[in-house]
Amino acid sequence: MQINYQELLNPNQLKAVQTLTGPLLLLAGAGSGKTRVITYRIAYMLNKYIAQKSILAVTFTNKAAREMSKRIHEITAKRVSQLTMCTFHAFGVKILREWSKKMGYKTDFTIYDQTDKHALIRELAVERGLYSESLDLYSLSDLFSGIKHERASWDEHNLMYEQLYNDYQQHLRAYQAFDFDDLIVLPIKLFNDHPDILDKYQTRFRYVLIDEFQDTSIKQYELIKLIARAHNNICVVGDDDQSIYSWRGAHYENLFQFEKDFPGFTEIKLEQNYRSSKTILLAANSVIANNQKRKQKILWSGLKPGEPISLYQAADERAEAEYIARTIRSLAIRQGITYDNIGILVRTNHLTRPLEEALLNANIPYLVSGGQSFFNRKEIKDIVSYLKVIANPDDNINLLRIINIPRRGIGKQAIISLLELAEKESCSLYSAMSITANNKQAMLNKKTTEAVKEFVTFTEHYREHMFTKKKLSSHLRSLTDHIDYFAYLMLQHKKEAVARRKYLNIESLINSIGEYEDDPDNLDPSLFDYLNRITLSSRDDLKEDEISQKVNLMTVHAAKGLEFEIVFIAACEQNIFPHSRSLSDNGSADEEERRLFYVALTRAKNKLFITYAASRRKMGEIVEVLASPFLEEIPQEIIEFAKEEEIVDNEEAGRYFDQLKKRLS
DNA sequence: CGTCTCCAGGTTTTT
DNA sequence: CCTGGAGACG
Repeated sequence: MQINYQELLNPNQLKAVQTLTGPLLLLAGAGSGKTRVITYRIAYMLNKYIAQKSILAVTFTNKAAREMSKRIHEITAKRVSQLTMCTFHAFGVKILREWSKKMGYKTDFTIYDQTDKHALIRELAVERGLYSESLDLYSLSDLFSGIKHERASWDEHNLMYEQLYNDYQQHLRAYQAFDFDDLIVLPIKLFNDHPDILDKYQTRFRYVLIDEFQDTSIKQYELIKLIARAHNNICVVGDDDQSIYSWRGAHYENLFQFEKDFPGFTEIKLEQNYRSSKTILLAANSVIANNQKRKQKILWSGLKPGEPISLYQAADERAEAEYIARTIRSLAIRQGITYDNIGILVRTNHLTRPLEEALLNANIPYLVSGGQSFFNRKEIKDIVSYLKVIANPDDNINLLRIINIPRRGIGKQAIISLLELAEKESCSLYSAMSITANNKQAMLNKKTTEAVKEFVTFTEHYREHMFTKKKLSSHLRSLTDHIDYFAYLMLQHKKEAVARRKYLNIESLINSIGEYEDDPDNLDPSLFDYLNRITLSSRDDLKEDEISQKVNLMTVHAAKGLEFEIVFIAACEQNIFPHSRSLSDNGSADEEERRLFYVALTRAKNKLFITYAASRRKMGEIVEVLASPFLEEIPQEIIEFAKEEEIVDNEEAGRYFDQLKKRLS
């Protein structure tokens, strides 16, 4: 397909697209057409007959990767299945799946997410007698990450946890499990220990690109640098003003490090914003100007001034949500805005709740995206744990999770005895169960032994079937029936409706595995691959390409890289934006929160609504709240206090829908 | 020894 | 609100 690049891109964008060799630093402000440049750059490569196989593009989220592949496909009309476009973690998994044996692991490893990690640390802490009320699993987990990433070290404050860390590492290994940090750090170790393997990757990936470079960690950058240093064809794309993941090890100073690592690099700045109205951009620029540590750049918009920013204070979170729902309804009816052009952004996940309720009541279809909430739901975690145990019986943590869920008569004492046996035989818990099941000798009482036996038989049955790679979804369905998970849910929840809702979640999990194995693009679907994939993915990766007119509801973090005609930023309040928990950490947190607010503002194309409440329910209690201090950083003259819009009555709504029907018929 | 019930306390953001 | 843990009960 012929592409007229000159026509589609401005001079700087064009230069970025056509600079294929050598190191390239692309500073792309919000809305400056970054995604456009990346996709056209890769399209341009393909037109130049650069093999897909030799291109590696690392993105920050699965969603971004998917969207970019899709767009490249649209532009070039080529299949892009040979292109490596994925997140750092997914790339790490690809490497480890191929080479983990070299490091003494099986190919079929398990990935531990945050919950698994916490469970393991807790387990070990209990064993060491370190477990108490005051033990903060979150900070401990952070510490362990920091140690692995070499951004923390042992000192007098944390030395007492060094043994625990060693335990943690040792147990991960025994369970054939990797945590998220391992997925980055172990490939680096692999490359350092085996230059011949590194060489393969260097030879293969002759063109590498890192998107959202400001949010990469030192180690992530190191991993890609190892591959790129053979040819120096490395392009990094970023914007220091949008660095919002430092709590996860993101190190925007990588931008400065890049300049040192690759002297003679080309730098291109994209400063023209094509997304937002002048007003919105003015607000964003005014806010971000309060940050001290940033690269100078001037983002400008050639678009029209647009409407002022609308500010609304509601009595409480319910009133706020209802105001938003009402406003959306009237925007749709009076201005013909379709729902998918509207985004509602919040600082934290739980703030979506009242909004969901209001949208539901107003009959406005919506889509909550981002957040790990789906895979973190207890019922999903339980079923996924079954799958993980079937895939890898060495995985004690997931086995412990489901060993007696639903209740099957293997209680606390039985588990202790089994763990003791495992210790004695130095084998996994599952092996200990096998031994117990097969031995006549009575270690546990008859009833319990019987239960263990049944569990082992059950697991073996599914192990056999789910390894054939066929009909994973129907096996999963029969598994949930077999354990009668629904009955368990009914038992756990007084209200049948709750149990039903939870069971529906399981249904969508089963559907997702079905879609996964039926997708022809998944060349080699397997249980492991599926499990690795979902551990690394968030909820919205489940429902792919849901092309529908729905309002988008999400956290600001999840909104990064997206844009909407109309954006609502809800709950713009003190202690929420900036978040009280982030401020206690360290001094520069305030700047990161401001960047986050900046990201929120710059998602909007035409109109921005900012809302906050006077009081809000917090853990059951009603608390008075104040507006976010960031609001004062927006110039007064572009703010208008929202007057309550005339409510769209049923008559008007009826007229609107009648017209719509006429147009359609 | 296992299960059920009740109660306190807790979640910033995500791979 | 929802989860997990402690304590009572069978």
